[in-house]
Amino acid sequence: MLRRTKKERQRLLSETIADNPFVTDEQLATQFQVSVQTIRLDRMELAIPELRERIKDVASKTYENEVKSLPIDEIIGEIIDIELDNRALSIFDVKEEHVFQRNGIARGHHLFAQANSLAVAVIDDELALTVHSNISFVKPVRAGDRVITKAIVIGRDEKSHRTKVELTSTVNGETVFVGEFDMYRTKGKGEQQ
Amino acid sequence: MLRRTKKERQRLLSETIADNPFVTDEQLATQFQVSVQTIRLDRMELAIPELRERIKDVASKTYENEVKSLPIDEIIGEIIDIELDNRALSIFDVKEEHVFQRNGIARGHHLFAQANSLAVAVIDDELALTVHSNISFVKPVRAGDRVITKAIVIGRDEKSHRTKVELTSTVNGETVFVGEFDMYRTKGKGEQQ
DNA sequence: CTGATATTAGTACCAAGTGCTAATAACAAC
DNA sequence: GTTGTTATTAGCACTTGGTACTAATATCAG
Repeated sequence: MLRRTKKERQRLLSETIADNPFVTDEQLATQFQVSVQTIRLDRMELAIPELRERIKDVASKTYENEVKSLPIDEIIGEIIDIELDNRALSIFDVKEEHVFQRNGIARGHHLFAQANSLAVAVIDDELALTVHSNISFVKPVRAGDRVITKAIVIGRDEKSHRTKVELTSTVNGETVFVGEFDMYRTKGKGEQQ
Repeated sequence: MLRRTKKERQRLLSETIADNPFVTDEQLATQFQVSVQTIRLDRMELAIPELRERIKDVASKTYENEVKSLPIDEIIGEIIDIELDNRALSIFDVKEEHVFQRNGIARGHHLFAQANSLAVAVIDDELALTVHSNISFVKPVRAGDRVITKAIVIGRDEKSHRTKVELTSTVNGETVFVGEFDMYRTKGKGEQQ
């Protein structure tokens, strides 16, 4: 018989390629001590695609699943109305890249990012930082939803430089997210340039 | 002048390829209405490798990541240790794009995103959603900082399908962020396949 | 108008294949 | 031994998406 039976070689071949899809037919031929042609016949029988197709498959799979991290922009969502130190409104359209593939529900941090950005924006100061926040994800948000977030400044303490902002996000009038944000600002009232 | 300046075209070319590394020179040539040769000169000047190399890069990056069975694809920051339903650790390197230009301090939502991703990952379930969270930004984080975030599962209620996770982020041993996350999961104990 | 820069064209070549035909090899059955 | 069958190897043309290189042409700026 042969070095190994054809069956045995093909079994190992499948394994080897599954283990490392980056191997060429030539490397496989050397490894199994057969000709490149034999490896190709084997791949055909086993319906294993060529190296480049295998690599492309690996790449596209991971590419589809790759998380598009939060955008770099100052604001997440588009601010459509603002009244400094009082109230603000922004819109954020949820797209496919913002949701879990598994269940199509938006990742919490995108909703948080919209709220947080708006909380920062509504503060009339050069420097505004989120110090503390208490948030609730009330209802799942899905791709295609248009999230409207409203920020209302509800309190301000000059001594501690803190401002409290209430955030509410809705989709079609239904509340999906609420949060209370404690913001720190550098300047007190009247100190502004 | 030209359709667009060379500079502008090259800027868009970089963007296009970064956005979709699977594009061929020919497709790019059509898109930018120039010859394939021009695209190749552009790629050379910009040191952008050819299609196959780009695809191989994408594929090998994810392939080298041994933790491929974990839901690593849904994470912001890199998970370096995980013990499902118990604890997890991730690293996130803060870059220029994560901070306010004004003051160089990291935007809160990036820290939240890392914590939130980790809270979702530590839950051993198909579906885990953040329901509520109470967070504090203890100390400003800056570009160049390496944020190490630790998630510890501190409680679980089977009836309400809730799991409480405590998150702590540190930079050089100093706490910069703490949070308590209430997570919702579909399956109770023992229901897992 | 002259140079410099940008663009296009064309050629040879490469890797890692596919698709095809044809020649051997190996082994079993008669 | 001869025949049949399956397995293996060889060789050639062709494909994709390039590289490397040379040469011609276009475009613009001073």
